[in-house]
Amino acid sequence: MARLPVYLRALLEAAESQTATLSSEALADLTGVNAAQVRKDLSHLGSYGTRGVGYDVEFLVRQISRQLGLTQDRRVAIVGVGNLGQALARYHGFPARGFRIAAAFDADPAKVGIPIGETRVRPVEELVEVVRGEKVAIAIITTPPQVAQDVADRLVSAGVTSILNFAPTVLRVPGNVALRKVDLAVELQILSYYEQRSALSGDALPA
Amino acid sequence: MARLPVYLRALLEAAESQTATLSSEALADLTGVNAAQVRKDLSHLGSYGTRGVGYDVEFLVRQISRQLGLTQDRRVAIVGVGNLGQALARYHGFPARGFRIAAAFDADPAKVGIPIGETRVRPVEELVEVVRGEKVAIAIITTPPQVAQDVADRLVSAGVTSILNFAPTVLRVPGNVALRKVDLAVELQILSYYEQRSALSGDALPA
DNA sequence: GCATGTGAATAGATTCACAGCG
DNA sequence: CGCTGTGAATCTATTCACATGC
Repeated sequence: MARLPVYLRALLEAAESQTATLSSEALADLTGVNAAQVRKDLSHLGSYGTRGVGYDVEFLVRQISRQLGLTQDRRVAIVGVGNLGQALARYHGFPARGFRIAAAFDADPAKVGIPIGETRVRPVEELVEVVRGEKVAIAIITTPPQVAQDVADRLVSAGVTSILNFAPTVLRVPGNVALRKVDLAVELQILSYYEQRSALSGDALPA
Repeated sequence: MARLPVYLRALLEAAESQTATLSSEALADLTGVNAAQVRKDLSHLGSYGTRGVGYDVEFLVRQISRQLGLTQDRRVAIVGVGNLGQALARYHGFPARGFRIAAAFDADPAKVGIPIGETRVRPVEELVEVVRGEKVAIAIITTPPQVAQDVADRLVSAGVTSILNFAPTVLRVPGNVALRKVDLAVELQILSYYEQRSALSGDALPA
């Protein structure tokens, strides 16, 4: 399921280069996934391929977009406008894929007022009110870890049902709230682990 | 294995609050993992727990740090000093965990010279030479997707053996190079999928 | 004939449950 | 008695292999 966005990206690129149809094997090549996997994943959406031919690119783009809920623009809030928060707020990939930064918050008065897209940074005290008013459903947390749980609680109470957490801490949310996390230091630590291993044993990656 | 850094973080926090020993259940609580999982993971490092008592925090910190290769500072290069690249270059979590930004590169002459920690942004033409000279083993790619594969190839030829890719494209690297990717738009799309689902069916998360 | 769709086979990860040690 | 360490059981994900349909 986490692969659907990757297929979508490959399909959009194929569409740009006038490719009308793609086989599971071609898609597998483009996305670095096993061909059988591609077929199984796509068959989950329904039987949208044609035997002997492959998948219709445009049609499949529409099906995956629908499945991912990308047919409507999504309103996103960012809490914590430090280095990372600002970078994400300005990340072109978000609006390009239908994610609109509808609100941004920071606890630091010096940050309040900084322009972010069509809006400005608000004091974090207004979080619940604004998030509720703007009908934000998805929030990104880029605060220091100490306050991340408190922010998450407030977001949930304001009606947010999906959270992307960049703060290096484990968040607790109710079962009806979707939570994903990205821990940048953890990613490097995992790479460091491979470095360590290849430094010891004979420089080969396990698998 | 991807959980070791999470345990480490929890253990370091515990150490700060003078906790000398932790049971697998306590660690499980702190990290949101099943207690049996914790025990199995830790037993993989060797038998470092004491039955009836738990795990010695300081000792376990040392063991995990060693396993992750965090006992030595790691030299990291960043390629692509846009919004995200700059934010990562300034991310305090990296030096705090022993990752030193040893070099940064950008293709845009206007970016060359920007100070990054103890160094400055260099033109991307110098990449191979500098990376080799600085003995960088880990690189972060934050370039536009069109040039990411070319950058990866050059990094590999310069001796890099671990890559963290933020560019929204699938990279090919030789089998002896460790590759991890973070796709920010994909993360939001996955959340969008859950939004979509809970909007349709009765607001409950599957699992 | 060629590529999908899918049951069966495999591999991998997670959880259970308890024997064994401190 | 409490908590680890671990075989067995379970669940999930991936891959194989081929019958089916265009």
